[in-house]
Amino acid sequence: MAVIKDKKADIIDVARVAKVSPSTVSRSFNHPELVKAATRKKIDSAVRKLGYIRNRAAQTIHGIRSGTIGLIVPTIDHTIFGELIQSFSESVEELGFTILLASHGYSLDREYALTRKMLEHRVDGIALVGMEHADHTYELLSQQEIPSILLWNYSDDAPLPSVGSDNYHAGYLIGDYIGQLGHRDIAGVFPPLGDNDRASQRFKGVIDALKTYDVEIPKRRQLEMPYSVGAAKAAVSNLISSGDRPSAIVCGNDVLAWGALHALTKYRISVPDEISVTGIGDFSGSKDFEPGLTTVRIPARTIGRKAAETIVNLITQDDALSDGALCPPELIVRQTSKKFGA
Amino acid sequence: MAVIKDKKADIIDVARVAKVSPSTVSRSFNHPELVKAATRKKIDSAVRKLGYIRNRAAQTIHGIRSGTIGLIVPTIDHTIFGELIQSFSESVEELGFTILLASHGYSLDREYALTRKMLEHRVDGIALVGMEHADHTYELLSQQEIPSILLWNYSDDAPLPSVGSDNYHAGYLIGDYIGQLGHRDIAGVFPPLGDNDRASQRFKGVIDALKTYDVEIPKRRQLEMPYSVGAAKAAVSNLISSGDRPSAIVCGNDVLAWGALHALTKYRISVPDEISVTGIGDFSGSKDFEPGLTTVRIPARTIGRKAAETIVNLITQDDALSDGALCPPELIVRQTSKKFGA
DNA sequence: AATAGTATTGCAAATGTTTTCATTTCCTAC
DNA sequence: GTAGGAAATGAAAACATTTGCAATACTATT
Repeated sequence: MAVIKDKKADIIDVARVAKVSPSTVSRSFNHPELVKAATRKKIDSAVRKLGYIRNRAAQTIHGIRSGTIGLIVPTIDHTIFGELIQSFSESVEELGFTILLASHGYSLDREYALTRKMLEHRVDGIALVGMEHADHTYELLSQQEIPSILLWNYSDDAPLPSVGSDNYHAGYLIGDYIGQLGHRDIAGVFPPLGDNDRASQRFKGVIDALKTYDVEIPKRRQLEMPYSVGAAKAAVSNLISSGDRPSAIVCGNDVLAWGALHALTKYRISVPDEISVTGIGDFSGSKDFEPGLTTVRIPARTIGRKAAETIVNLITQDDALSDGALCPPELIVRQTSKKFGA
Repeated sequence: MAVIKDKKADIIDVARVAKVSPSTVSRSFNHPELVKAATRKKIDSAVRKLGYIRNRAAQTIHGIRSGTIGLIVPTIDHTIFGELIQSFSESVEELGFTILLASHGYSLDREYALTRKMLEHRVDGIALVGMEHADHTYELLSQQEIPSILLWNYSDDAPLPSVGSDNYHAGYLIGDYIGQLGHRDIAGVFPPLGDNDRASQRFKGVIDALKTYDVEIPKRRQLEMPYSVGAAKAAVSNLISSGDRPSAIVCGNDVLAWGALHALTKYRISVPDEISVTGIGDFSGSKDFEPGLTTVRIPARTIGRKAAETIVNLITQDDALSDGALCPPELIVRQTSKKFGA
């Protein structure tokens, strides 16, 4: 057998081996119904023999879709986005696309640069997390007329179709619940509010809801800190050891709540008997925490799936004009919260 | 101003507006030192005016690198891979590449299909997680002569360069430590061992180490279960409520250990006074658990970074023949473990 | 056996770049 | 003022495909 097999096979090599023209080979891939079964057989076997792999780059310059969707996220390793990315990517794959992934570490400038890069790769669509993006970025997207969506938050007056929850609502749900339980001495543990719209909207929701019960969170009890179990644990430890004991601690997300819970365990403060604790997100693990965490479920998997469907629709049916989809948050009461004084 | 601006601009449009030839435009991008500053200026302004974005697909068919690296993982939303993916992606971006991401849900057949897909996209390199892959996949990779590496585990006799820890070693570290503490009644909580080589190697390490202390884990105490806090919590709850109380519980990873810890909290069993618990992984959060989890640190961030460097080297220096890199695991003793009987 | 009609196939142009080679332009030193 | 060389540019071929159109090969019908 001839062992000379150097450059990777292209469609012309396949054509030669199958004794047909390159056009026919191409057709047998893209419009198989147009080529005779026998011919297809010959081609298939040539393909196998040569180990030929189609070149999507070459297809793409014909205006054919690249089959990729750009997903740009703030960060990957937070529990919070893992589920979202996973379900988005799963659904997108099912629909025949592959994800081009990049993270910008909460920098809107990096996000813009990454968006450009995705565009260079001729992705068929782009998904961004949250509503807050550089004007630059929005302009770029609209100017290039590329299907794009906003992920995670929903708002009907967003510049792009959005799929997600209403974070203000999520915060409001918790605030209202805590207010209703009769708590008046409350501490808030939130990620840096300036950094991202999700957190600040949640916080605002909490504040507004509590206001209806005439309750405020004093400034000294508004703890802003990096997103991590350790940071939250430290902050709550500080609070407690300073002798300031609220009756409830409202956290901006479940990870922070876990930190708070660990801090209270350390100080042997009973939850929920002495202090109630709540999170937002309902990350995997929160249900099985001991005690189970009261939180607001943000349906990450649903969001990921719906978002995938939405953007693929936008891509494949160029008439489709989507408004996005609202995936409502839901209060989940477990064991870390109880009526004040009860 | 002329508002007729229909099809997206290409390099020829730019050339026309800048009143130079397309070749010059191309050069001004790829070899700027070859074109006069003044000309570059004209071109830049034409680019801006037209909102031109380079087309990497068109470059790629010239044998130029696509600037993408395929990353194929079992799943994204496990804490375990989040950190890895994040640091790999960060490093890869820094080096000028973008990640094409796909997950196969622990199916080696899907993994093969995804590998093919990546190849169609003409990624410059491919990274797979773990050592266990379909023969198909290995053949494909070697036949296509594409730079590829194995991520997460290290082994010097792997079919491809690998970057990661030695999971057997990690398990051994824990087994030896527990043996040394004098524990003899031990339960093991591991993910399904058939599914992935990481878990089974860790388990083997534990067993072998314990053997040197003449300790065995009886079959009924070898708990195999899905990777989740909930499953581990349930399994350990079962164990405890059945009246069977080991003096130590060795878990295959930190997530399972968290579950075990929650179960013990539920039963008000004191850790480490009554039962010691260990994990493997040292995920973010384990340090700040209350009490802090004794575990073996698998340096995910280091692995991600080194892996990125390794594959980029393989891609950019076609002479480079890498062996990969060993990132040794490290025993981290915290508060969930103590000497038996002490 | 000829004809119309349809199913297959091939040819060649087109896609958006890069690159080699040739040509033109610009300096500088004589 | 010009020759020699370097610097800058352009023309055209190449890359791996797809596709519109034309040509050919079948099939069924008469």
